[in-house]
Amino acid sequence: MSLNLFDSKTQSLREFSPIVPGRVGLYVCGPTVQSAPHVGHLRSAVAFDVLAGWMRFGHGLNVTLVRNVTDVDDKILANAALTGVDWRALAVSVEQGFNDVYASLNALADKTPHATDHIIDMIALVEWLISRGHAYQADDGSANVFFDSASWPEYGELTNQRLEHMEGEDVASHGRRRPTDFALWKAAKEDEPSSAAWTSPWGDGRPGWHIECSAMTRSILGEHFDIHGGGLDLRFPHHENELAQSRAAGFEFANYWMHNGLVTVGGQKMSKSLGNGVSVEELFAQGSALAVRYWLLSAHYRTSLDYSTSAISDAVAALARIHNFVKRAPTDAQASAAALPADFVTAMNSDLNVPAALAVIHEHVRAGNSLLDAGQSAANEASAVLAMLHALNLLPEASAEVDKQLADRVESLIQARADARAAKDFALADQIRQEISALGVTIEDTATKTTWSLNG
RNA sequence: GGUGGAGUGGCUGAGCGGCCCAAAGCAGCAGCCUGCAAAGCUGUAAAACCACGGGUUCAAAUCCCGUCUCCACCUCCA
Repeated sequence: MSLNLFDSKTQSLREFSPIVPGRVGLYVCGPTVQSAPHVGHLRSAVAFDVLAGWMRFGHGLNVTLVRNVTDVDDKILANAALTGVDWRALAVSVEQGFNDVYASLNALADKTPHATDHIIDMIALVEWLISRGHAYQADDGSANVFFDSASWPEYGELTNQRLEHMEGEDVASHGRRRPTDFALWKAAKEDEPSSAAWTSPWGDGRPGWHIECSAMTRSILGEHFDIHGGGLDLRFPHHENELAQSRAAGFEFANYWMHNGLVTVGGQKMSKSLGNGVSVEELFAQGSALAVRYWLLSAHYRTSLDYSTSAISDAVAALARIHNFVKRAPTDAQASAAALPADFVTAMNSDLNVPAALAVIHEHVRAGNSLLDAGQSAANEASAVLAMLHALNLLPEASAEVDKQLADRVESLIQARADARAAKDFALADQIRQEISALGVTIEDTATKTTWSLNG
């Protein structure tokens, strides 16, 4: 069954067909490593991880997921200067923070190219654009180089806009000819460290943001690749500009464009400039990384997702229900695509309708629980649920190592409580229950035995 | 001004012409289990008049027209 994806360039649902059969090149715009990640970054990462994962597991495609790292930019330099650290050190440490979070969410990319490793590619691309008549060095004699938006008649094709309706920059700024012309190369500034400037034919400086992605997609995926993704807020100007300069350079560029919806707080976009970002620490304090992933998947990737503490706790409860079933109905089966229910496959192939796919999981969980309650085998349901969780990268983690001493202590307390209960000394049993609780452990009584687990 | 998106039960959120008197989850309620709880499991109510007003159709939450409200992008942003 074919995979249909919403292409945001043509604004239509299109059947996905890779350029090279069996292989997919997927490029997603990653973070500018200027400060710690917020929830919006997570959503984008998870959305495209689901896409890549589904292409692999559901369709057997060999996917290369590329997520770039913008590791030199105005804000990185500014933030570094503010705290008195070397901008490169800041970039490295922030990036590490991103990687830790991506890893905990099961949303790592296959390749993570860094802008600073591709400066030569960018310079070459800018030279090429100048030679083709699509770019020019600034009229004010600086090292700035701009893309000539008027030289490319298709400019605006991605977002369906016309040049004359765009607001653009101030006309006269930095030697550009038109407000809509954008920087390909930015002249080094007096107050910036020399380490942030590279030699170029136009003078020392650094690349503009947009050219980075054009150069890196070309370097890693080639001039014609399958899918370009990113957050909805990057459509314009970033992706529009990438598309224009790449096409003007003669590349075919991306076959499909995909944009994930934004995360909002109280209906308003979460963003750095509004300062309403929810930090990862704040988020992870409310639920496990997997629960956060579940929450991020609870709305379709193209719609906006509103953050609230109750939304997270809903996700915690919903995921726990699924995981409880997995615990309750253990199966030796390996997650296999063959075990995926047809409804699940249909949902995923319909532009990654993950909310509907999650509903299928819950239906099977309920059916499986009913079978178990009736004393029957739920092996089929269990293997289906396992496969679906695998498809969404939501499988429960192997339980963490528990301190031996603590384990012994808890076990002996549970035994003592069992003895007390057997002797009908419920006052003592309740007291022991409180002791166990004080150790940060939750116990659960079932018909035959008492199980326990660490809180949180 | 330009370009897009959204408005579905208490909340979240699918559905986008008939399978919808609308999936799924959360919350609520009831039952099972329990010494009592918690946790777990099962079941389930409510007028969901599908933003509002028209229209097309044998058939509309779904298509068309109009209106209202909200959001995003056009400056850095996932």
